[in-house]
Amino acid sequence: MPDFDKLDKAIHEKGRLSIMTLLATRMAWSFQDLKAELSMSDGNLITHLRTLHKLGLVAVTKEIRDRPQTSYALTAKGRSAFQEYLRVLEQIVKAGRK
Amino acid sequence: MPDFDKLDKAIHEKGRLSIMTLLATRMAWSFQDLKAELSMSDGNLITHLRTLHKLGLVAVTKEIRDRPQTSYALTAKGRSAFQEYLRVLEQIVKAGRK
DNA sequence: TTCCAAGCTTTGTATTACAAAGTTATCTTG
DNA sequence: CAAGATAACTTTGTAATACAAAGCTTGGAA
Repeated sequence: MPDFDKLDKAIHEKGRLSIMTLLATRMAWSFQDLKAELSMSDGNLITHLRTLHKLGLVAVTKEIRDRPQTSYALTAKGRSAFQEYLRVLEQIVKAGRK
Repeated sequence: MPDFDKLDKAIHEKGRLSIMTLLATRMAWSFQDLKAELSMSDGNLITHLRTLHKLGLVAVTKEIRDRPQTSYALTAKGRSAFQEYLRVLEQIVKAGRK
């Protein structure tokens, strides 16, 4: 049976799960790109990002190029936590396809 | 990108996700077996089961053999909803493993 | 200086997971 | 038959939290 206890609650929530997935596919995403891709409100998006940041899963880079721009990327910890999470998803898929 | 909108909220919650996964592996589960396997409180477990039942994803069978015993199983609708859900999980795993 | 957009905070609402304790009904044991 | 005991619920209460909407702040462009 899948190891449901290892389903990291911080990652499992739909909003943050989509953020984490996006961040896993590219080096870095700007706030605006995330917002456009996920069509979330500013407040909701930044709250999720802050949650992930506080847990050490996401790194924040503020730079000023043209307009000010904040970028988000997975940390090493975030990357491995997400891989761990994906391992549970795989177990679930395997079990559920039987 | 994965189709996050199709992540059925009723199924995605951790408690119900584990229930659905168990139900997918066997024809039927008794209340007691679910409870033992998932170590949930009576109240919590039955609430989740009722939620799934109200949505038409889970069928309930009450029978009296020895002790009274209630059994739970996926409906056809539940089975296909779950497979649909798993399809999204697969997309996520695929995207996240890149 | 005035405007605008990016990023962030605040406020409010509504949902909901979960535990714990109480209830009912059926079956077993003295 | 009375007295547990156990299954399956229901009720109650609490704490967490997702999300939207609107306001604030700062830096660059016109």
